[in-house]
Amino acid sequence: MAHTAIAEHAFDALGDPTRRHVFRLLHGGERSVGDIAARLPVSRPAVSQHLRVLKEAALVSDRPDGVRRLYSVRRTGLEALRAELETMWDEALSAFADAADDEDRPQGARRGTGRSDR
Amino acid sequence: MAHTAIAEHAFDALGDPTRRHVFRLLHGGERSVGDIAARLPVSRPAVSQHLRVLKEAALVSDRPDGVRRLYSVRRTGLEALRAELETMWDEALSAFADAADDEDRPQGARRGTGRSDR
DNA sequence: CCTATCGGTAAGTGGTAACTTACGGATTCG
DNA sequence: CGAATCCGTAAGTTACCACTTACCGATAGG
Repeated sequence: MAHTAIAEHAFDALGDPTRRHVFRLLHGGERSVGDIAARLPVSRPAVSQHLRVLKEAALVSDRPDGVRRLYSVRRTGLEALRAELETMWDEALSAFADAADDEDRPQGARRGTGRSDR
Repeated sequence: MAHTAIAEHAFDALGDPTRRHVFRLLHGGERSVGDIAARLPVSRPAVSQHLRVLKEAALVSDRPDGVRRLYSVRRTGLEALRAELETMWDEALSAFADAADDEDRPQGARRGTGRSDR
């Protein structure tokens, strides 16, 4: 129900390159804000702001550790994203079937052979 | 090699809500630009611009059909996205293992029970 | 306590990207 | 060969967002 809403937020959140960078840094385990900022070409407050967005998208969670604050990857957002992508994939597949495929098939189209994938 | 680059573009492209809307409309099969625009609260040129971005991200392809132009979902971008997400997932899993999990576990943390997922 | 470290928030700025209208090229049909 | 339909591009405006610096609260340690 609220799944798609989470996925929407996740897509929005990962729409920014810097935010993806921050997110990937957390894949190795939990890190402090300063630690993350030290590995990025942006200031620490910027990282804080990015982390907030990621947190609202249920992509990360945080816990206090003394004077610091440790962030780590959260399952929820990733799962929502994967589910949404799965749906896209399935729907697209049936569409492909209807359209007699095409993709990676040099020949096959009757009407308009002017493919342009760029 | 260039896979991750495609995924980057795909994430950027799907970072916009309107673009996601356009993309999802194509899941049912190929559609013309005007057809898509008619189902969205934006102008037709706007849709054209969005389609261009999606095309550059290898998420859609197009072919001429008389005076119209039919767009459809393309496999490449979706696959790159799924692969990237899979990697994220795997990396995150091992991180979870190291951190003795947490998520969805009300108890378990010794140091700092002040969880804040929001 | 006083000080230092760490991080979130406020306030302000610049760049950009999402949108609009206007125009022009291409294709189809009478 | 007009006339109509469909679409892409150009040009311009506006809103937003990513980033900065400055400030403040919270925690830990001497």
